[in-house]
Amino acid sequence: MAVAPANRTVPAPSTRERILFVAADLFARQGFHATTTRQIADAVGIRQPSLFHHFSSKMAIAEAMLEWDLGRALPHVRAVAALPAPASARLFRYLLDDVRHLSEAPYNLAGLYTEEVISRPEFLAWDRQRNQLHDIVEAIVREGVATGEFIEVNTALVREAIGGILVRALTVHSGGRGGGQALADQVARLVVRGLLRDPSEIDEVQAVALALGV
Amino acid sequence: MAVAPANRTVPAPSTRERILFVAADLFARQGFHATTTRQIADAVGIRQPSLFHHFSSKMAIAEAMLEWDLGRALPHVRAVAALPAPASARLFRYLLDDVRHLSEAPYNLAGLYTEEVISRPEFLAWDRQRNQLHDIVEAIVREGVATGEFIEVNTALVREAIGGILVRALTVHSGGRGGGQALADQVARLVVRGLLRDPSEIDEVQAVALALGV
DNA sequence: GTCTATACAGCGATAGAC
DNA sequence: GTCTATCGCTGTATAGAC
Repeated sequence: MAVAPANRTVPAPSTRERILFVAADLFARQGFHATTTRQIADAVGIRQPSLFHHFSSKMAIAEAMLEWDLGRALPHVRAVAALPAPASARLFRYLLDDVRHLSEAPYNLAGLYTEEVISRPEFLAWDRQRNQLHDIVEAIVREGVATGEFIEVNTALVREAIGGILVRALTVHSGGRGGGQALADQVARLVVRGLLRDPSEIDEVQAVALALGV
Repeated sequence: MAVAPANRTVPAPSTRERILFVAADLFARQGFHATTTRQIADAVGIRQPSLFHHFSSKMAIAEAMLEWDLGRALPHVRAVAALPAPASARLFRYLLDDVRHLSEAPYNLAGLYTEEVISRPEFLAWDRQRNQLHDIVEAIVREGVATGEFIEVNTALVREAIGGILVRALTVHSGGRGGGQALADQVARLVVRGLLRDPSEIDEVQAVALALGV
């Protein structure tokens, strides 16, 4: 925004960004391990060794994506969780922002948040960050159960269910080709309404969530 | 039951069954592609080439699991979907039976129902079967929306959400070490209650679902 | 049915010219 | 910054003895 170029076309993405874009797509469709550096290079239009001028290893490509996502999502969810608002509104707002952030991202990150990737020792640091995020979400759910906003549920199950829904929704609806806001609304309403003791309050919860200043 | 052995200990599992058991566990924890035939053989206690006496390839191991699951689940969901009962009860019953079937299975199948595996060309036949199953589930949801039992929802999103919840729930809660029935109850109640226009009917829906003769 | 030995393809990554 | 050439390793799978 500050020093944007005068012409209205976006600048051509750098090779580094094109690598991230096509690699994310391949990771999401084939998985990290089944995707080869040759496939990535072919999709970019360069030779396989040229990749290593931009990234020191295949894992470094994945790490750049994880950093882009978690570096933003984790501080954000911490801020949302700490707001003085009902648990239902905070959960709604988290879901709304996270789905929108992911679905409008330049990269499709669905391929990295799977056991086969995140559970590997090399990714331990990222797994910990993701777990922290899920801990915070589960804590919001637990608070909602304690206050009576939510029904009595197995919060560990809800935590996993939310993770599963996000990954599946993103796998199908990837890569920021519009509709991210609508998807985010639908996911947040479906999940929070399912937890509410009185589901008729969902519209009010949504209004409160949208009014939260984060 | 019919011709059970007299002694009360179960017969020692064959090497073939032990391969399926440990391979499923590794697939679920590491993913299919990240799991090597050497790891499977080590866990079984045999040498890597000995695997190929029991299965002609690594993929054949995965196929045996998929056949075990889909060969049973697909006919079952067809039968449930065709019952003369409300959509809510049929969806409840499907979820109940599927989660219980999966969570009490000798193998943890969560590692195979991911894009990275099921979307590969070699698994096309299985992907089609899984899609048929999801088509049937989505049709039940659509019927529930049409009759007014369920709220207006994006049925494609619900279809993916259900798939995501099942995979995550199974990844964590694997391998039939008890609690399968409780998990199945919780998943079915959570999902169906979230869809019901009047969630206070959930207990009645559950009762009807349990009474269905399949 | 399991073993040792090994074939052979494909992988990530490096070296060094341009 | 991209290329050609190639290395070293790991992966699945086969051959054939026991």
